[in-house]
Amino acid sequence: MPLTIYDISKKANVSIATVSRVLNGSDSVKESTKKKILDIIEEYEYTPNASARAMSLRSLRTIGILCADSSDVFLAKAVYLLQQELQSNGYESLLCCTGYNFDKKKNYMNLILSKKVDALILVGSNFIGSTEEENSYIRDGSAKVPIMLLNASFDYPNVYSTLCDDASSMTEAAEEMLRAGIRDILYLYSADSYSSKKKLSGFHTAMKRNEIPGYEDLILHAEESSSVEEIAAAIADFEAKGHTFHGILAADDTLAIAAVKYAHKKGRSIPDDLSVIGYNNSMLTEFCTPELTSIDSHLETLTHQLVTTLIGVLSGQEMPKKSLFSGNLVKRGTTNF
Amino acid sequence: MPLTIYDISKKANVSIATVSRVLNGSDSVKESTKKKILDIIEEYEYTPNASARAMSLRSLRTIGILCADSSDVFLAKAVYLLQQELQSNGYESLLCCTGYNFDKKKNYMNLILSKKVDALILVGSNFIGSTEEENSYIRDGSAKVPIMLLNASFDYPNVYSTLCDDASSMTEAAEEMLRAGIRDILYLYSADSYSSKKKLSGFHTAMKRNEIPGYEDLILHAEESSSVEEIAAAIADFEAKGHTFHGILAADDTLAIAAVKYAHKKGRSIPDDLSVIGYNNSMLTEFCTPELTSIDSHLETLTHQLVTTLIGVLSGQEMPKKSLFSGNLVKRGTTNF
DNA sequence: TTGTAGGCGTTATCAT
DNA sequence: ATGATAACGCCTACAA
Repeated sequence: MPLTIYDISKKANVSIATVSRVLNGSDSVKESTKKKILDIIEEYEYTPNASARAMSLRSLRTIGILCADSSDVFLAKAVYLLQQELQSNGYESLLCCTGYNFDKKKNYMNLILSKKVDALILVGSNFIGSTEEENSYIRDGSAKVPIMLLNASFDYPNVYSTLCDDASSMTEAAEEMLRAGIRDILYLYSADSYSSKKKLSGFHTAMKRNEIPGYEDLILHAEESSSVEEIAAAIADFEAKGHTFHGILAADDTLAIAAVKYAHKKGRSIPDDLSVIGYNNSMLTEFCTPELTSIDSHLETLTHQLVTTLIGVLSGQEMPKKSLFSGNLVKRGTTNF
Repeated sequence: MPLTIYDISKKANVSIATVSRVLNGSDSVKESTKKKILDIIEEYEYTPNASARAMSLRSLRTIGILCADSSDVFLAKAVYLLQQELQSNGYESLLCCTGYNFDKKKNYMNLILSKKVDALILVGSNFIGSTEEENSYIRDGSAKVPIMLLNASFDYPNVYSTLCDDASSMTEAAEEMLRAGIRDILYLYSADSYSSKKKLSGFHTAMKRNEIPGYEDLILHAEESSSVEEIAAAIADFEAKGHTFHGILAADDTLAIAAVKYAHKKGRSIPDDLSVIGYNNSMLTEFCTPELTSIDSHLETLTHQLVTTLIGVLSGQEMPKKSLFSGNLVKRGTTNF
C-alpha cells in the first residue's frame, strides 16, 4: 500500500493540511516544519495520489492527443514533439489513435473526454471534414474542453488552430520550379484532407499566376492507400498515356519517394532530366538517392506554438485563435536550382 | 458542470447505489429500473468521472507506455499497435518519451508511476542496461506495478518479457546468404542495446558454425547517431581500406537503406553484385530501389501477446514470464536467393 | 431488489 | 502558522 498524506502527517506530527501546504508550495508554513516534512517525504518516497488530486482540483493535468495513425511518419513526429512539449509544461499525454473514419473519431473523442482530460489536441488535417455534419463532434467537444488543431483550421469558440501555410508554401515551390525553366510540372497527391486541398490550391495559384496553359492535365491523383510501388507504376502509366513532365511536385515525402522510384525504373535521371520536390522535409528525404528536396512545414515551431497557446488558454489568458506559419523549401539532390 | 451520479439518481428516483449498479453491470437490478436508468444516462450523455472511479477502484484503467523516441519508425509502430490493443481491452495509454539516457528513464518512470497507472510497458530493448545498477529502476518499479518489456528480457518478479528471437533470426538470415554462395558478408550495426547484442551473437553463431575464416574483420560498427548519408560513406570508407564483401547484413532497415545508398553511389548493382538484408521489415523496405529484403520480427504478434499477457496478469492469472517468437526472412529485390 | 453510509486521498475554507 | 472539516464523485459492504 502506498503511503498517503495521512501517513506523512503522522510521522511529522502535523496535520494533513500542513503537509498539503508544503506539497503545494504555500508560503505560510514555518521553515523548520517545512524542512521536516520535506525530509520525510523524501525518505519515504511519498508521491501524492494523482486521482485524488484530480478530484479536488478538477484537473488531471493530462491532455488527450488524438491522431488517426501514430505510426505514420509525419504524425508520429508530431505526437512525439507534442508529448515532449507537454511534459516540459507538467502535463501528461493520453494517446488515442482513431483511424480515418469519422464515426470512430467521434466515439474516441467522447471516450477520452470522459477521462476528464484538460484539453484535446487533434493531430492532422484529417480531423476536419467538409460538411457541417462531419465537424459537429468538434463543436460538441469544444463545449467541454479547449480543442487544439494541429495542421488544420476551424473557426469556432474554444477551438484553436496552429498550422503551416501549405497553400503559399506550395505556390512558392512551384514558382521556384517555373523560374528554373521547368514548365511541365506533374502535381502528385493522394489524400483528400484539409491541408491536401490547401496544397493543391497553392499549386493552382502558381500555375495561373504564371499563365501556364493546360497545366491541369498534369495533376495526378493517386489512390489513398496505394503502396510506393503502386504509385510509381501509376506515374509510369500516366506517362505512357502521352503526358510529358520534367518536374514533379508531390504533396508529401512518401509520394515524392514514389516519384524517385518511378524515375529509377524508367531510367530517367534526377535532377538532370527530372526534378522532384516533396513535402514535410521528413526523415524520408535522406532515404532516397539522390536526397530529396522538400518543403519544411516547421513542425517543431508548430507544436511549440500549439502547446504555448494551450497553456495560455488553460491558465485563462486570451490567446490567438489561429496561428499560421510559412514553410520553406529545403534544397537537396533531387533538384538543381 | 458535468452531471454526477447524484443527478442521475435523482432524475430516476433511485439511490446512487442503484445507478452505480447498472453502471457496473450488476445483475441484481430489476429490468425495468435498469432500463429507466439507462435511458436517462443516454439522454443526458452522462459519463462517470474517471478520477473518482479510480479512487474507489484503485485503478485508472490506464497503462503507461515508455519509449525512448516515439518518432523512430520501429518504436512508433510498436506504440501504435500497443495503443490499439490496449484500447480494445478497455485501457487507455499514457505515453511518455524518455530519450536514451538512463537517468532520465528512471525519473520518467517515477513520474508516470505517481499517476497511478495500472502497469508499465517499456518499448524497445534500450531500457535494459548491462549492469545491475542500470537496471535497478526496473526492479524498483516492478514493486509497484507489473512491468512489461517489449523486445527485451529481464528475469525478475513481476516483470514480463515478450520478444523476437533476434539471435536465431539473424543466424538464419546469415546462413541463407551463405547457402547462396555469399561468404564475404559485411555485418553492419550501430546501436548497443540488448537486442543489438542478440543479433550480433546470432551472426557469430552462423559464421562459426559454417567455419568462415576471418569473418570478424567484416563487422562494421557505425556511429549511433549517424545520418544515412554518413553511414553510406562509412561503408565506402571501409571498402576503400581493402575490405571486400558481396553481402550486407544490417541490424535494422535504416542501416540497410544506407547500404543500398552506398551501392548506388559506388555503382555496385543490387542484387547481382551485392545482396542486402535489413531487419524489422518496416515500411522502409518499400522505399528503396530495389525493394529491401528484411527480417520480419512479427511486431503485431509481439504486441498482441504482450497485451494478452498483461490483461491476464492484471486479472490475477498466472502468466508466462517470457514469450519468445521466431522471426522470418521476407525476400524482396535486394537479394536473389 | 434497493437504500444508507463510510471510505478512497486530496484540496481548500474556515477557525484558532 | 496550523488544525478541523467539508467537499470532490464514485464504489460497496451492510441493512432493510
